Amino acid sequence: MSTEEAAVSTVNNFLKNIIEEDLKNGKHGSVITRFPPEPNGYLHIGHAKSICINFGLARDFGGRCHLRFDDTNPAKEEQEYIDSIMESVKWLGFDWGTHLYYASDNFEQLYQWAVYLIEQGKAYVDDLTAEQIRAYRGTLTEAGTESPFRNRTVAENIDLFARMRSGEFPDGSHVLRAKIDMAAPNINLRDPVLYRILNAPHPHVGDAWKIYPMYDFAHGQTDAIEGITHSICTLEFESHKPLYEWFLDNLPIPVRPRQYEFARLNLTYTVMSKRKLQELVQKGTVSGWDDPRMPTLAGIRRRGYPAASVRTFCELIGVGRSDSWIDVAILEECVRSELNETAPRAMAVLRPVKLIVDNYPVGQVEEFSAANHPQKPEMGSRTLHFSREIWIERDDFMETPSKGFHRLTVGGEVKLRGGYIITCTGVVKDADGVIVELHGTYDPASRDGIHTADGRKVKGVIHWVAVDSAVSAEVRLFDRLFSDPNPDRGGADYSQFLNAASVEIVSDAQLEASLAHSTAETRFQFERLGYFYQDPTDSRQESLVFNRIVTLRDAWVTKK
RNA sequence: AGGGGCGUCGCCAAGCGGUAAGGCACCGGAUUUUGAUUCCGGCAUUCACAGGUUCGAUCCCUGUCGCCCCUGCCA
Repeated sequence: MSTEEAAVSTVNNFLKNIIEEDLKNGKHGSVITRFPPEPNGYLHIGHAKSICINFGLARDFGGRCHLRFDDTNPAKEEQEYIDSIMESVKWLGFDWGTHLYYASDNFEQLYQWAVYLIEQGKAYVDDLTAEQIRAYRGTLTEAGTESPFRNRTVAENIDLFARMRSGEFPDGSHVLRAKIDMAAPNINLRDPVLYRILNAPHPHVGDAWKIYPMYDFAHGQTDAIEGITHSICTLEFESHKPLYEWFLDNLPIPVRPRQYEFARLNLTYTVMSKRKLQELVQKGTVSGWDDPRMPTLAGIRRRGYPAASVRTFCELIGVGRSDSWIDVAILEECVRSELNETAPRAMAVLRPVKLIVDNYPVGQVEEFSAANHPQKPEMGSRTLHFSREIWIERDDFMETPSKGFHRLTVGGEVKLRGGYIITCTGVVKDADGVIVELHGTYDPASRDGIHTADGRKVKGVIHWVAVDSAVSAEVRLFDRLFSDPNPDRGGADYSQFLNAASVEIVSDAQLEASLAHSTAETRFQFERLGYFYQDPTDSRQESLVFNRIVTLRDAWVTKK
């Protein structure tokens, strides 16, 4: 399981207060929560919030958290999703130990409870079509009407339900419904469907069943079976709570899990619904569920976000009940602060232009030692090569500098990070006026600081890579998938807000030699550019591919 | 009057009758061989609005306004 330690949280929220109270007054001896995904898609950052809440609460109060697949609808569920979900939860740093469960493991018990309800006269088999059931349900402001099949005898219901189970009827021909109240103001209580016929193989229980319980009939009871004390879900399930409790009240179940709801995570510049994410995948807008631009945990992981930064984010945003939109910038800030501490520094030139140091001896190579982290000597150092020709960033030179620009200009000087101070002496352009190379001279006495021989202080420091030992690589510069902060807003077609520049492939970046044999899992800070991570699926020793995780903050860009 | 929920700084969010925490963002300034990091300082006389109770209300009551969820044989 994961080796990462999720730290105990110290921030307060209403769920903690409830649990603290329940523990203090003896309502519960310990806390048991659960994370109950349906395996019908990949987990996303919104699920991370739920995972952190559920596993976090269990951790903070010395209880436990179950991983439970809410697999009651085989029409949408697949083993691929089950696998990916377990992967993602583990990656996030949480451990369910031996407590892996499937709602489908309880199908026999659930069936018996359904029979019990029938025997009590509290459930009946309905022959109405789906459309008829909808029409009979009424509207938000008008009561529904009772099904003509509502008053079948217990014996008839038992018989019909057994035959539904045995596969005697086609899909959609019958359902089992609870007999509650067709006039209930809460529509969920208007004789909700308990079971439907589905002749579909199930990823976990195979073809054992022809009928499957609905979420409402499975969730609370499964919570009870597992001994869940606090069943935490998102706000949209709040109107289901009376039903959740109705089943617990009307079935011979001794324990009482309690449902609590919190506001789901909304993040700016992305979409979060499984349907939309699936659409992005199916339409080929992104390369897959794990496309590094996706808000899925698989995508975030592939992009290079450290799991710890996602946990920090979930901790930081808190838990409440009001609809909220969190700015992705906060997530990005969590990533930066984690990586600033942990990422070794290196140099890479994304858009190289050659700088020839005319007064440096042809063929000479020097080796400089450079710290892997400016504030952490314990992270060691690596060797940099310097020679007559070096690559520098095209953006770090301006022929006619804008106000405040303090990098290279003709006649100006700049410090090469970890190297010499360089003075630019000339520009060579091709017929189209495009700069093909720069010329300059170096000051041999300037290795140790940013002060020139005559005591002046050089303002600009730029990154560079020696041409001879440089390693060429592909670098993928990812940006936000959408250009609008709320691509979902107003039911508009979110695809119109896709950011056309959400990925830029730089095919010939030049990296410092030390990166050639770097560990694939290491996240680097390419100085002055951002944090980068070898793409886990496409990068090869002989053809490196780096993903940009996130840029560095840039006060210069912000100011401009 | 269908039912349920929510409204505290630009974005989140503590607070639970005793006189507005914190984070992010933003604005200053210092340090810095990353225009990074770090560090200091600033940033709600006010808690959707209007009444009421109280010595005292963001917290209690009433009303108004705004937003979200619910009419799947999805979860």
